[in-house]
This record gives sequence, structure tokens and C-alpha cells, in this order.
Amino acid sequence: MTKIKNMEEFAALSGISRPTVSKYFHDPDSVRPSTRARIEEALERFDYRPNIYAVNQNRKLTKNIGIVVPYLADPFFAEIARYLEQSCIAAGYRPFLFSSHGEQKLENEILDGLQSLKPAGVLFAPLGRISDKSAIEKFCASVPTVLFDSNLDGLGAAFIGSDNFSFVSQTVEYMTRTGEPPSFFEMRTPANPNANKRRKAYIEVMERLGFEPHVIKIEGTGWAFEEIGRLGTLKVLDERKLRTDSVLCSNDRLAIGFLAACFEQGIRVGRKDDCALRVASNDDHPFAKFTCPSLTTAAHDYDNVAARSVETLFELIENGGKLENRTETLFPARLVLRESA
Amino acid sequence: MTKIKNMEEFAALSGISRPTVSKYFHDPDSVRPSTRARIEEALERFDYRPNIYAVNQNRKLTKNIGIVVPYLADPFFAEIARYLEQSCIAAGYRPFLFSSHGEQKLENEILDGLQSLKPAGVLFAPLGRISDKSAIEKFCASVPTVLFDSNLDGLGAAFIGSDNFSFVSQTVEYMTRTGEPPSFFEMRTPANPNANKRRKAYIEVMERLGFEPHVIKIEGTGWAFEEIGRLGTLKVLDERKLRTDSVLCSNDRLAIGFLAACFEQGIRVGRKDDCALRVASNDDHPFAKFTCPSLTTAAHDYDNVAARSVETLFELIENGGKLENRTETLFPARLVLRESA
DNA sequence: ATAAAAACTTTACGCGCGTTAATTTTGTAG
DNA sequence: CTACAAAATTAACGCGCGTAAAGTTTTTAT
Repeated sequence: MTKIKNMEEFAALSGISRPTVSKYFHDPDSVRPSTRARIEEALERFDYRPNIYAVNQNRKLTKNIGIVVPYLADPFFAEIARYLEQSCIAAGYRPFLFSSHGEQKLENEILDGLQSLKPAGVLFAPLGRISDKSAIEKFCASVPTVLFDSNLDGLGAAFIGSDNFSFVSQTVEYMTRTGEPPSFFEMRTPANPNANKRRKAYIEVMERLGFEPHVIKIEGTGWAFEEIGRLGTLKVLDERKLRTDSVLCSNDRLAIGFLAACFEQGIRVGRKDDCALRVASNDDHPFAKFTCPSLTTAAHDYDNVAARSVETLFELIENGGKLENRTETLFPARLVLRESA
Repeated sequence: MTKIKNMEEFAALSGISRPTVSKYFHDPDSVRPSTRARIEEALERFDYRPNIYAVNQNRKLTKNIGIVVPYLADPFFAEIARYLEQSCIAAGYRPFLFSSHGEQKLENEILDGLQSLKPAGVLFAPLGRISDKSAIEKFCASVPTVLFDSNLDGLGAAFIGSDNFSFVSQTVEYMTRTGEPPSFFEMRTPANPNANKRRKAYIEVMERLGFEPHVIKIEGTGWAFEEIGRLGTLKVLDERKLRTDSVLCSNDRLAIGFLAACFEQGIRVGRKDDCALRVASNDDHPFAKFTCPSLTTAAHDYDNVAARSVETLFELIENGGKLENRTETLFPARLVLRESA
């Protein structure tokens, strides 16, 4: 079991010329079946693999794909990243995962570092409001990029995300149908552009149904949504700002904080008769099933968003990095009824 | 603003010879301040950076560091990964983050792929029980590796983690001091070696305090601990297996499921008089503050574990990949009193 | 000012592999 | 068996940069 240093050596040991071996690694089907068999036989005996640095230096396009999410400590992004990773691997690519950790500076540094990785493409969920648009625009000009989750107008070759209107309309309609119309609970300055769309959808749906919208805006910045939601709720409860017994939170992480605050204050939440409040939300966070009470929420179509994102990226890559026109694909939500509303 | 293709071109534009520029990129302090200034000035005007593939091909050691965690959808690991990443960057390295997603096959594939990245070192939190020890051993033989969180006997150049005895002794002592001695709630076949140490510590501490240990083992495999905990708790409650009003969960994610089940069953948990049960746990999961009631738990010393891990890795790297003897460093827990116990 | 040391320039080779052009071998069809 | 296309081989160059050797310039010390 001697260690093989390079392709030259491996080619010699396998009895095939180096250019042919090189061809094999580029596409195993491009060589005659008999020679392919000989190479793979040698591969079993000697455990050689091409030096990726030499390969990537000489190929025009690497097989690397960058995956960038805004906040990995949010299990939602961890889950979607997992799906994206696996799809890339299945397609013969090498995914590299990065988290902006909620900071613009880090997001920019990641994009910067990504450029020198010369990735074939990038799947990018930007921070949103605090993203450095011009930096991202520059980046997208030099690297084939598909945006997901958070849309930034005109940036990237395509956007794939969830249809916020579908989320809110389902939750609002459900709540109005089964009880009082909900107030909308959100952060005053939401980090994510989806939040704005959800508020607008809420107002639109409420008006269409003939109810007066009521938006409750709480203070707080950053990505510690649960704590922001909790503190905001305590304040709202203290000031008796709730007009009805129904609340729709902009997202599940705020709702987790909302429920924690209600529990602290001894307020029973749920759809049962002895409950004082109904709370629903949007996202179907992995923990939404384990809140007390479990959270009624509108679920992202994780699988489709992820699948379409990679599909689109591969299409983009095969197209040489350009698509005729930027598309925006939105997947509808699925209402998940649990105990909280 | 012409685009610079290579170091040759950049060197010409900056008026410095290529070898000197190369030296600069390796270590800016290795050149005369005046030439350094000239290079950096040119750097501002032209935005050139060395091709990392060419660099890594020719340098013996890359500046890459691999970070491997068992399950990124667990915010605990996301948080620690964040700290590790930042430390690596601060030290001038390039971190690459990977998650095994709870699967041995993926863990092996990650290690495999990591080898061809030729990293200077790897920070590795293995899956634990289901890890492929022999594959890991092989990996560690060729790449400087520091294990953290989960120890595997003798593998890696060092281990840094938490002192499980410290966790359990603090929670057990607190619970016995303020109420009935707790039962210990855990999975029958825990994925993580820390679980075994916690059970042993529980038994030891209970006996030392003169109480009879009582371990409740629930069924379930995989990494969906919350749901396993929830279902296990429903069963335990149904079969009335609790001997006292106190429960110590092996980890927070199980506890989250435990509390959800109690809530479903209308069982009040907490240290107040009107509560039927007290529940404590270990880890201080990022969501432990938002359970209902909030969870009393023993907190990891995140910062120190992460800081010492990277410290040790850098030491290992500077030492050429070998340390005289394998060290195991354990940091004690900090008891966090909340409402559940 | 002079000598020695330090830093820089020039020249050149090597890393491992992609890739091309010219040539030879192999496989298939008539 | 001949003819011809497909596939493999040989030879050679290039990618961008690390690095070493030899010579030149600049800095520092005396």
C-alpha cells in the first residue's frame, strides 16, 4: 500500500495514460468501459484522489457551491441548509456553508471570501434590511447567485421563497372563521423583508374580510427574536393593548416569546373555552410543536423552496451564469393546526 | 480599474518584484515597512488577491480549518460553531463548517472530503456512540484534530468539553436541598457519550447524599430529542413511574419535550406550591429560557470550551501536528435557576 | 565613509493537473 | 481482410504561485 503522490503515478500503476485518467475524473462515461473498469479497479487498490487545488486551478469552473444563511442558530435555516447541502452533494457538487450570524460585516466578509473560492454558484439567503445591497450587487455580478428566503429587489439571477400572502391569509382566515379577528404582532423594525409583506398581507386580508386591522409593533433589534417577543408581550399585556382575544405573530420565534410571556403572567392560551387568548403564527419553526401550548402556524414548504433553489442554480450554472430574466418563485404555506389557536 | 490576473501583473503595477509580493502575502511583516506600504497602496487601487488554489497547492500547510459538529439544527452547536468560526478568522485562518446531521455516513463523508481540503487542523465534535471509530482514527492520523464536546477514547490530539459530573452534581444537590431527590430521565440508548457520564454522576451523587437513585429510561433513537422526550414522558406519566415530584433530565432537549408533555397533561411544573412536579436539566440550551415554565438547568461554559479548543488546535498546529500526550480538559457547569425547579 | 547585513530583484524550477496536437492502437462495419 | 472511426498514448505547454540561488541595491552599524 504505497501512497500515491499524483495522477502521473496513479496512471502508471493503473496502466492507463495520465490524460485518459484525467478525462475519467472529469466524466467517467467519457472513456471506454473497459478502461473505466481498469481505472476503478486501481482506484480500489490505491485510494488516490486528484488534488483539488490543482484541479480547481486549471478548470474554468470549480465544483464548489456556496450556501449562505443569515443566522444559523435559527434551526429553520439549519434545516434548510441541510437540505441544500444534500442536494448539492447528490448533484456532484461540494457545498460550503456559511452563516452571517446576523451581522452585515460578516455577510460581506463571507461574500468576499466566497469570491476567491471561485464557486460554480451560490445559494444565498441575505440578512435583508441590513444587507449591504451594493456589495451584494457587485458579488452577484461576478458569481452566479440564486437568492432564497429573503428577496432583495433585482439582486441575484432568481429568487425562491415563500408566499407571505399565502401564510397570512390562511392564518387570518382560520382565526376569523373560528373566533375573533386577530391583532398582528411584530417588531417595529423587522430585520427581514418577509415581515413587511406579512404585515401588508394581514392588513389586506383583514380589510377584505371587513375587519379593522390592528398592528402591534414592539421594540427591539437584532436576532434574539424570542426575547424581543417575550419582553414586548409583557409590555403589551401590561398596557392592555390587545383589542381582541386573538393574536397573529409575524413569525414563530416571536410567538415563542409571546407564549413564554403569557405563561409567566398566568394567561391561558389556546382554543379551549377556559383560555383567554388564541395565538397563531407563521413559519412552523422546528420547535413550534413543543411550545406550551403547541403553536398553530403556517408552515413553509421547506422541501420545495430548497429543491427549486438548487434546481434554479444548476440551471443558471449550465446556462453559463445568466438567465434571460430574473424570476421570483413563491411557494404557498400549509396551515398547521395545533393547540394555541 | 483594469482587472488583475495574477501576482505577476500585480507586482508590476505596484512596482515590486513578484517574490517580494509573495513574501508579503505570506507575512506582511517580513518585508520592509516602505515596501509594505507600497504594496498596500497598490492593493487599495487594484483589489487583487492571490489565487487560493495556486497558493494552497504550493504551500505545505493551508490556512484552512475544518469545524465539524454532529447536528447543526441543534442551536447549541450552532452557537458554539459561531464562536469557533470567529476565533479562527481572528487568527488568520479560514474556517469551513460541516454538520454530520446525526448520520454516521455523513460524518465519514465529511472527514473524507476534509482530507482533500488539506486543512491545517480540524475542530471535531463527533456523533458519539454511532461514530465510526476506526474511520476517525485513520483521519486523526493524517490531520491534526482536536475533539470537543463528545470525547472518544484516545482519538484526536486532545479533548475539550464540559465536566458532566459538575453538571449533575450541581443540579442534584440543588434539587435535594430544596425538595425531594430527583429521578433521572434519559434515553435508553443515548447517542452522546456525555449522557452515560451524566447517569453515572447522578447515581454517584445520589448515593453519596444517601438517596436511592432512580433512573427512568425511555425509548427512541435518532436526534429528535424533543419528540422522544415528549412521547417518553407521556408514557411515563401514564404508567405512573415517577417516584418523587422531582425529575432531572439528562439534557435540555429532552426536558423541552418533558415540559411539553406535562403541559399537555395539565400537570403544573415549577417550584411553587401549586405545582406537582419540579424539572431540571443540563446544557442551558438557547431556548431553555423560553420553555413553560422556564427551565432550571446547568449551563455549559460555551466560551471557555470554544476558546480552549481553538487555543489547543493552534498549539497543535504550531507543534507540527503532534502534542506530547493527549490531554482532556473539562470545564465545570454553572447552575442557572429558573422557574421549573 | 566603509563594511557588513538586510532587503530586494532577476532568473528559473517545480507543484499537480487541464488540455491540446500529433500519433498510434483498438474496435467495428462492410 | 480492408477501411475507418473512436479511443488511447505520447509529448508538451500553461495555470498561478512558492521558493531557491545568485546578483544588486539599500539600510544599518562602526
